[in-house]
Amino acid sequence: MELPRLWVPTPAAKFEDAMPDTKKKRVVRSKADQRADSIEQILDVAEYLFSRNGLHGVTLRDVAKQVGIHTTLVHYYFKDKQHLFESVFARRAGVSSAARMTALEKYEAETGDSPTVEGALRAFLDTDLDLYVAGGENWMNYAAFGARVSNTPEGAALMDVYFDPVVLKLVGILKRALPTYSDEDIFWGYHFVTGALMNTLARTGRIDRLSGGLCHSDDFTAVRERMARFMAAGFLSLKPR
Amino acid sequence: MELPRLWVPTPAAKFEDAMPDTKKKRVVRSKADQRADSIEQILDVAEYLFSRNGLHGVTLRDVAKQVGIHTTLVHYYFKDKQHLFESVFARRAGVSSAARMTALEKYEAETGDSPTVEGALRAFLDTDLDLYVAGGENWMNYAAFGARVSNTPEGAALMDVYFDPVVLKLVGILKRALPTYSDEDIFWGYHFVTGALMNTLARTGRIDRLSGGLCHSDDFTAVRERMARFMAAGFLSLKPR
DNA sequence: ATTATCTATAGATCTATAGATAATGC
DNA sequence: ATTATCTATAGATCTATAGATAATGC
Repeated sequence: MELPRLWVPTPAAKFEDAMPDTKKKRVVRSKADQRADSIEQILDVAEYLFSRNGLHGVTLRDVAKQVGIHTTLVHYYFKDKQHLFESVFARRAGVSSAARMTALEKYEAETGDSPTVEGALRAFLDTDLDLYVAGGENWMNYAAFGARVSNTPEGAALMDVYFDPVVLKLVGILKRALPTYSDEDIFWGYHFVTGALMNTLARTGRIDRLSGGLCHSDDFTAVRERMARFMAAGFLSLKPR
Repeated sequence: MELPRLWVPTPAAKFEDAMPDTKKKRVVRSKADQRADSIEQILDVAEYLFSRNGLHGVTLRDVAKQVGIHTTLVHYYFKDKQHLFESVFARRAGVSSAARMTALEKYEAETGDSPTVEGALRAFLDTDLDLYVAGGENWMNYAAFGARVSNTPEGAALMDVYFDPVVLKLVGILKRALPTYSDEDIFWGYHFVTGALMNTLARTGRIDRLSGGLCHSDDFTAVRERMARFMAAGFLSLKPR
């Protein structure tokens, strides 16, 4: 079976939650560069802090202090806290959504009427996991941020906006792979898949402690090796009796 | 196959996120009763509010106001916010953990050397899901609270304390059911299972909207019908090659 | 002239404690 | 006498805005 692969995974890096490095630049160039620098550093730091403490657990002063700018500058660029939060979400959610949509469309074009559950799940899951592996610390911070957000009522509403199209694309392919299934079975199966994915992205370190150090929250490669296969078998087990 | 069933599920109730009713009592009886009443109402309201807004998104004033008491009374009974938060977690986490431990031990006693993956997962998952179905609104609020907590770094540490023993018991049985498997495969499989469970307990309403109303976040019975089977098949698919 | 950044500050909360009050307990 | 509850309040933040300053842009 030909499996789609958008991203070639780089050698497994070692990721820990890490505060973005803000000491580097601050070298003044053009205004446009200054603007872009400030915005990016604010987003990076906010992403990290929100991922660990949630919307209400972060103050704009925390963000500004870590970036090394004054609080009011955060307002200048992002209006208020809620807008900053949504900007953090939007920045990478769009990339993740688009990458997976492309992978699913490619898979669809290649397999036509006879997709497999595992193939569709690989296009959906592996493509996303590869993004984090290739993206380094900042993307790993976004992963934890997004996972945390997804388990909240307001967060789930944000997910709707950014991820409904790609999820419904996946669901469409799964329906073709499982033509005898009810829509409910497909949706509940997806519900299990996304839960497992979010638990992976959250990287709480729990599996590390639970397994006595055998498994590592950061080891998305280990997850990638097992997840699509595991979930595909789960879907097949729901076969209507 | 005989599957363990600790709790007889009551007819599927319709659950929505609901603020605990605090208008009822406040009828004074003994001091001990007054104390118990206040503590319980504070915990119920805090559970609901924390589940929707997180630790930092709730003020003690919010809690006190909803209960209809003065803020200082929350301090009187719970010292500070952190202690209140942990008390909310502890109250039902202990019940959930004990119920599942009992179910797993019973299953172990019945099946001895030849447990099945699905049987073990039913003792672990269905027992928990039944608690929420039988427990009504307050338990449903705890479900969302716990799921939200589980995706945070501090929350995951709380999970360690309350749930490590029962999870390790499950893992032990799974190892006997899958003697050729590596420990890593078992732990990663559990990682997927708990992610799917947490996504269920979170009840964000996302699956409702995504499915166009076909599925309901509150419908733990629908999840119960599919989850153990789905996850068992997933485990079996990881068979060492 | 424009815009990135900072100073100063209003106004609103929030947490937590000390001490007073009003009930029940014996 | 004990304890459940409230009043008053200190002290610390936090958000957000108005207006000043200091750079780049043309």
